[in-house]
Amino acid sequence: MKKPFVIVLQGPTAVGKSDLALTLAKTLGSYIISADSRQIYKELKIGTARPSSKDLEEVEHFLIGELDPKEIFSAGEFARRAQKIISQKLPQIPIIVGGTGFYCKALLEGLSTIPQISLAAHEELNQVENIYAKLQEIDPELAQKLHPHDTSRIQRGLLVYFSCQKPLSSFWKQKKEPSPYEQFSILLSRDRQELYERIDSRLDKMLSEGLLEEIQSLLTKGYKWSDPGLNTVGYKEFQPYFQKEKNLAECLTKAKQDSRNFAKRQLTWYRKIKFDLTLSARNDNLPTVLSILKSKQPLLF
RNA sequence: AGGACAGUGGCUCAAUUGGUAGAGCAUCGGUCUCCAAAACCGAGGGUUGCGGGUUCAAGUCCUGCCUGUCCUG
Repeated sequence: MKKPFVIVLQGPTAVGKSDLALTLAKTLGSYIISADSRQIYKELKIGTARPSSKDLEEVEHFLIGELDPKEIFSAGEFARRAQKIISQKLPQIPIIVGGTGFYCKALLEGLSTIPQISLAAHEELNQVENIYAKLQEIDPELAQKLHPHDTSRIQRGLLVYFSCQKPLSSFWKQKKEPSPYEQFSILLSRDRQELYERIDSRLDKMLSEGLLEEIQSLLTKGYKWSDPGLNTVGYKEFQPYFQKEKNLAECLTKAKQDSRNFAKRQLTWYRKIKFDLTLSARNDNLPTVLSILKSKQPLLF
């Protein structure tokens, strides 16, 4: 059986992915799956640069605004949901668009099947005094790969072990199934300085479009700064403003800074990934994409 | 105009009684199998405003100039 075909469009924040995805989807009659760890949340619209309601109407979008900002999401959960959508929409071709590289990887390459973390494991974790030492004891292979300060991954390793008594690294050795999709992957790039400028001006724009009101409404609804949804670049920087510890200008500067740093991390991630096509966002890329797609997938046309 | 204080990497600041400069942030690079817009690691960068003097040795003392801030008039 032939593997389903997917188009993947990745790139750093504010590079202009949505625009290209939208025109592409319209031309191909495709739909869009957002691979964005923040657009998945309800209520986060302005700060996550969610596509406009007009855009959402014109092209069918998935995995946007589906989760309560209190809920924890994950790469695995993203992959499961996306897989389900893709198979249901067959033979239609999805355009997977997003800046969360890890989510795309989870979908395209799969993750090892690791048992669910039990509640007891969390309790056991709380008893551990020196988590890195404990990890060295139960999963030396993983411990060797991790820096002693990398608490998130150390804890993850311990939680897996406490849940199933097997080291996390042992799961990586099980052979993963080959990718279930035939993919055409595109990286949208842009000159660094230009990207940084776009990020800065986009934050100014978000503010004038009512970002503060959006945050205020979240707070009024009872969401807390510690909720996953609010732990987002472009939101969390304004906490000191709402708590009257800093003025707006300072928070805005920090938000821009954090966004630029975020973009830089994304670029580092993309650097080691092989893409079928790398496009400069300054050009009109639709014709290029279409002609290459045509040669790869004549059936599309 | 007079007086006071300050002038150290892109920014904010450190440097015991003079012993030839450190940090945070930024910048750049990197890690990455389920909280990833997260979490974490590394690197480069300063002839200490300019000139002169004292000293074995000056960011640190003396002196002239320049620049900035504040006070007085």
